[in-house]
Amino acid sequence: MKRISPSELDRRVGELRDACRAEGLRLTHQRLEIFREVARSDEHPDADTLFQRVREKMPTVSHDTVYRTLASLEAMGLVRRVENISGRARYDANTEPHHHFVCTRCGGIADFYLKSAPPLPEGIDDLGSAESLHLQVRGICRKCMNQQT
Amino acid sequence: MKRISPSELDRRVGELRDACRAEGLRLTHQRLEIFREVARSDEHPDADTLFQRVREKMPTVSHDTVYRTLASLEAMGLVRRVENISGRARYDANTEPHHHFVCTRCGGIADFYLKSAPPLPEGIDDLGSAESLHLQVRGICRKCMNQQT
DNA sequence: TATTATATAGGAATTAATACTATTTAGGAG
DNA sequence: CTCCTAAATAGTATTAATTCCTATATAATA
Repeated sequence: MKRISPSELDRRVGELRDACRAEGLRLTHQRLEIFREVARSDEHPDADTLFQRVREKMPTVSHDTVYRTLASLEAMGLVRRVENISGRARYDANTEPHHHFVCTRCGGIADFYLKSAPPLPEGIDDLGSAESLHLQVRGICRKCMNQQT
Repeated sequence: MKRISPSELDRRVGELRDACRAEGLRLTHQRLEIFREVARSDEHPDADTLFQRVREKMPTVSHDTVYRTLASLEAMGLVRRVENISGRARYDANTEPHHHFVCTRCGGIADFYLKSAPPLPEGIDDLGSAESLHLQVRGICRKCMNQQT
């Protein structure tokens, strides 16, 4: 898990500010805190984790707000929902094109980057118009490998 | 959506038979019917769709049985759970290595194949030991493109 | 055919996520 | 700075997907 640098975090918060203005959405404390909490690390937290953490600073924040806010952040393209194998959706504030290594033991998600997009078969256009490409590598992460019983 | 050929379906059912024997699991009517229903097409149905369809033949089958059976089929490697963006898990009885085109409008899932696995960055080993690779292309499928308002 | 451990049916419980509504508040106008 | 108003929130209720529980049924072996 990597803490995002303060300057990068500021940049991301600036994007939130701009996007809200562009969309005519209010920059509420809740929106700001929830976004900061997703954007402050690369750990891809789930909604409940975010709820718990934001609650420490804003004890009255509700589940509804967390979910609603994440949905609006996703609509603005500031956050990506990472579909995971089981259970809860997780969120990613890294807007660079990247992919995920998912640990099947602990559920941890790590980012990685490809030099170039993988070549798709010609027939792909027959299926429809492709918009995005999501690559997930599953396995056992370093940490779990070292903790093996 | 493609109907699987009778011979291929028979082959798949044979695999179920063998796998159950190998694992010491009983080949119940429920298991057989649920598996046949997943394996009979490439439409990647969700658990409730399977429940409805199996119910037509076996009016007393329960949700629990469908979910439990799908989990055991998955554990035996006869079925793969396809993680989807939102909502329900979907199931895939195609055991060939392949990938998915997911329509973001209708939720349809189509299989496609790569000639060779996409090259992963060298750094991937630092993250952990990779076991499987899942590529998902998202976009609008042919059918939805043609139905556009 | 009898035996027995596994699997099932049916319903209850859990969990993630969404909906509802009275109240609050961000942000612009004056 | 204060007022105003539409948008957002808190708190709660509800829905939807999945899992859990237990008495009964049954596949597979003897």
